[in-house]
Formats: sequence, C-alpha cells, structure tokens
Amino acid sequence: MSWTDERIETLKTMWEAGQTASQIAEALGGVSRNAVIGKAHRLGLQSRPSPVKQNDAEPKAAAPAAPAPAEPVVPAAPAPERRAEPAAQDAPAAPAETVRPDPAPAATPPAAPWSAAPSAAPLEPRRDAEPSAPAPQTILRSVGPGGFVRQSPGEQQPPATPAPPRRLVPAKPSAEIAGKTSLLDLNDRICKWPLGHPGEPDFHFCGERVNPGFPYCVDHCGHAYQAQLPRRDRRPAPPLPFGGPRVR
DNA sequence: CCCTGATTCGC
DNA sequence: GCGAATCAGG
Repeated sequence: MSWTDERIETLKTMWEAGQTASQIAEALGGVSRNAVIGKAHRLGLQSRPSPVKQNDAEPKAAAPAAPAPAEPVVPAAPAPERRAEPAAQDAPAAPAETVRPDPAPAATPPAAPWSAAPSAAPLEPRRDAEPSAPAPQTILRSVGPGGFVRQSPGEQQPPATPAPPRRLVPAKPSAEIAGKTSLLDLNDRICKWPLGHPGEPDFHFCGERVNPGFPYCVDHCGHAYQAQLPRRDRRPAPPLPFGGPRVR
C-alpha cells in the first residue's frame, strides 16, 4: 500500500481528531501502526500526548538538585466539586448533571470530537465540562467512492444493536441555541447526523428520531448506509460525514 | 501482559 | 520516503 493523497488525508484527519495510530492503521488498512506513526511524523503532524513522552520542556530547571518538595507548582486539578447541598438555587430549569444513562453506542461514526474545540463558548456556561478530559474520541470511518460509509476492518455489526429500553430521559435542558440539537442532546434515539461544521456557530445534529437500531434517522440512514456499487460504476466520490464538503 | 507514541536505521 | 524493530511510559 502506498500513501496516496486520499490516505494521507485520512491519516491527517484522524490523527488530528485524536485517533490512535492503531485505529488509524486499522481504518486505512494495509499499513501497520508503526507505518502510521512514521508517516505522521514525516508529515510533520504534531505529536500528541504520548504515554512515553511527557515533554517537560524544562530540562534545566528541574534537573539535578531540587530536593525541595516542589509542591506549589502542582496545578492541582480543579476538582469538579460536587455540592452536597445546592439548596435554594433559583436556577430555572437546570437539571444540571446530565444524567448519562450509558456510554452510548460505541459504533457511532461522527460523535463528539469537535465539541472539544475551545474556541468559543457562546452557548452556555457549562461549568461541568471536565477540564482534564483528554479528547472525546471520534470514531471515524472511511468513506467509499459511492458515499457509503465503510465499516472499519475491526468492526462487526454495522449498526449498533437496538438499544434496550432506557429508563430515564434526562429532562431536556433548555432550548440550547433555539432548538438546535447540540452534542449534549444526543442520545440513543436521536439522529446524530452532523449538520454544518464543528466550530461554526450553528453546528448541530439532526435530532430526528432515529431509525430504530441505527444512529441516524431514516433519512440519514439513507445517506450513511448505501449498497455497495460495482467498482465499475461508482461515482468519483463525495466524501461524506467527516471533513468532506458541506453536508446540508 | 496489554496498550500507547517516539525514535532509529536499513532498505 | 518507508516502516519494522526497538524503546519506554501507562
């Protein structure tokens, strides 16, 4: 396998989205994890938090003699303190803790990576955003020529199995941005098809009722799952969900 | 052990 | 340029 522009593009995208080298390699197929890492470096992609490299960047300062308990330096995690007694909070309709029923179907294409963008938070205070949370992982799938979403080699069962009945629906917070379905609104029965681009003020998700057993509504399932066409007559390919042209 | 990314080095 | 081998931390 060679590094075609397309493959390099996928590598970049996934790498930047925080996918591990293994996942990227698997998705690309035909390459090893090492190949991916090697390529990433050659491309000049910035190294991401490596378990091995914790770049201290302070070779001199904290080197040899520093017996003193360097304590003040510790950032001290801003622990998301949980108030024991919120008492009389006049908070309008703030269910606060987003009761996350469960981890959500693992095999869902576009998910949450973008929300990590610190850029601007015009929406709401959201004080409970985990500060140290790494990067919400995105599950990327390559998109075939026909626009269908490929199933990554390792994955079985394309659509997540029908979710068992949930027992509680966390009350919908508020009208987010005027009815737009935000990341926080996603759940098992809401179509997760992204509309617009991450970072854009109006980026949101479809929000329709899902096609039971699928992460998308019937409409978007139509986009996400398409019959494999004979190589012969496939159209050049409109890359879909991720990084592609506007889907709207 | 498993995983991770970084680096090296022969090709 | 490529990627297996190796290293090293979690």
